[in-house]
Amino acid sequence: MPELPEVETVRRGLEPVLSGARLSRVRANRPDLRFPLPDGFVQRLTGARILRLDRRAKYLLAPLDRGDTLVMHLGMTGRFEIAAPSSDRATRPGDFAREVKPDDKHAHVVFETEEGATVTYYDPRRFGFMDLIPTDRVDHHPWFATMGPEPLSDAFGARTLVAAFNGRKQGPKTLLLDQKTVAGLGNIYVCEALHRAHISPFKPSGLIAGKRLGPLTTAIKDVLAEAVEVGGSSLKDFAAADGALGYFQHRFRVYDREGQPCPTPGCKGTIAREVQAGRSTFFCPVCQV
DNA sequence: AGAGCTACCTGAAGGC
DNA sequence: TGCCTTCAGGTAGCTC
Repeated sequence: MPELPEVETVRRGLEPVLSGARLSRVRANRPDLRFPLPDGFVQRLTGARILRLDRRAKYLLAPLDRGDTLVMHLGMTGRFEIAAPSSDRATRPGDFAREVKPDDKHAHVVFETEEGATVTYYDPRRFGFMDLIPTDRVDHHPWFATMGPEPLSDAFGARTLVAAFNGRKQGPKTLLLDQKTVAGLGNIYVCEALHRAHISPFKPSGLIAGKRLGPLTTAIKDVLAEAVEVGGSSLKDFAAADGALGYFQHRFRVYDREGQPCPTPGCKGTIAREVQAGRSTFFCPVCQV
């Protein structure tokens, strides 16, 4: 499910209840998610204080006062729900409320804090994963060591793409999905960014003129920032930790819009869908060249 | 090294 | 109603 904007939305929802909180009780209702939970998962977490809640790409990072960092990835269908003693949820406008079906079957990990909040991790498809990594080793862990820059940071710029695309035959769709190029993009936002930049997902990346990579960089930053601002995209499983739905799906220009007119002003094209590298690519064959 | 494919696992949705 | 097929936002690991 979640790409960078959705994970950032989850982070912002969880931060008030987890940052600075001490874990009084942790339950793992099964020994594995996508991967086995690490040895002593429950014991190493119980009693620990969460110093902060950070995000790197699509990962949530919770450094603990005991030297480990709890690393969490939501996979495709991972979701957190907060049951807090305070009235945070009740203060949400009614039209944001999400009908949550009872889903004990997929409640895999439950965190309870000394402050009285319960945070439950649900993941029907179980593509998500959690691990405990010594905090001073996180940057060297295989998940992070080769990861590209954060797309919304100054570390990501046109020169990032110039270097990544140089001489490559694969289309930009494929290279932008590769977390080593830039970290945090997924299928939806790559499709959207390429459409905004009017670049074909299939054009050999090495043949894309360098002067077009500045606008592509801008398109990536813009689409992500706009999505973060409205709480991500709610498709099927995604809702913020407080149950609020994201709204960016209403702003999709190409994703899941096969057969609809291209929204580019003056373009008479029709949005098409093709499978590329095993994933659905949505694009306008007319204005994306 | 780079490119392309599959696997992981489950649920939802559509066709018949 | 029910069975079957197809598809899904991510990542890792295999082969050529």
